[in-house]
Amino acid sequence: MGRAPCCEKVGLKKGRWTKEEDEILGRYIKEHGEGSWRSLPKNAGLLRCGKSCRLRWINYLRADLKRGNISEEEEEMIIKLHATLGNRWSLIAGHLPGRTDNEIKNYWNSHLSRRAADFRDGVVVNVDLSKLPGGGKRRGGRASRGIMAAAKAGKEKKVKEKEKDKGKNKAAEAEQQLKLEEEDMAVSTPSSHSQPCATDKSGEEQAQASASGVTSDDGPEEDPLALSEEMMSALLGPVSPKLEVGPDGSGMDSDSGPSSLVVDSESGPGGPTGDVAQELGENDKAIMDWDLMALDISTAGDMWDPLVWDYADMDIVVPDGGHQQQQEDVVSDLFFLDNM
DNA sequence: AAGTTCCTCAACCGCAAAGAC
DNA sequence: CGTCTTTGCGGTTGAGGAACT
Repeated sequence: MGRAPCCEKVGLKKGRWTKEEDEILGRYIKEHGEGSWRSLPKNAGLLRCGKSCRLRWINYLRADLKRGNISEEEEEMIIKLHATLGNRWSLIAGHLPGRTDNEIKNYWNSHLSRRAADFRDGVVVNVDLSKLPGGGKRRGGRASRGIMAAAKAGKEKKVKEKEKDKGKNKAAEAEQQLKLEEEDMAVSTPSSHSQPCATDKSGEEQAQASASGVTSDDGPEEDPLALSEEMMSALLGPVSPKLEVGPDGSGMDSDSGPSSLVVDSESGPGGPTGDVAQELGENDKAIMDWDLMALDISTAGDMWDPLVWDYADMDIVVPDGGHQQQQEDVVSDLFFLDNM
């Protein structure tokens, strides 16, 4: 039978939008709101595909769009987010107010991808995104509307219950789900950190699957958006503690050269942003936000390659009044993981 | 000044998830 | 529960302009 085209293409205009078309579209959406893209062009009197209208609105006409060049801060943010999320432009765009996924994607392809080689180097915090909340989704597809709404209203738990009701979760999966609810991020440790997990699998597909959090196992899928928000909140929190750690894990000797923490998918959830933060407790999470400045973007040539944190460049902020114990706990946890 | 190459970015395309029926 | 429709996503294309020869 085949799939019906998104719109009747005969007689529809393609190519650049004219000012008049922009005005018509803008006026219509102002009156009727977004949505119903399929019927919109007909109702608005536009000879355009609904998809085209949607794209034009999202990428160009929306009022909250930021115009002008990408700032250095934004660029830095894109690099870091890309290192974490891969080519999930919509997620990246979600953390750059006023920027669209298309804009960021274009900017990356034209400006940053070529510089990606410059990011090479360094060792090695290898985070398996399949264990990160929100990492468990393949490319494409849209986020659940229900989840989007729930995320807005802070109703993630309800959504998960709904998923349970659908019978999606087997007992073990439900257990894992529960665990995930308790953890902001899940990072696991490999038996050896000389083998980055993301490259353990061979082939582009697998690398991509790994980077996007899709594993070969049919594990439960997490909500990509809401959980990624959690994840990125953890990564991009307001406070930026820095870890200062020696290579042998024995202390805080920043002069001892770079060290590494390698984490992969082979073992279960847990890790610096999950377990450690949890260990520290809610209040202490404030000082456990990862310093993305210390996230070494030298994640090798492939965007799907594992993340690298050079935590020799990080140091833990110990607030006045002393959180020495917390500092030590963090480092201790990091190296526990590192040496598992 | 003309021709060619390179770069940028708006727009298109196909796929897949989610929801509706 | 299966099928169809709608929507969102990421990859890709190509027009237009800038830079270079």
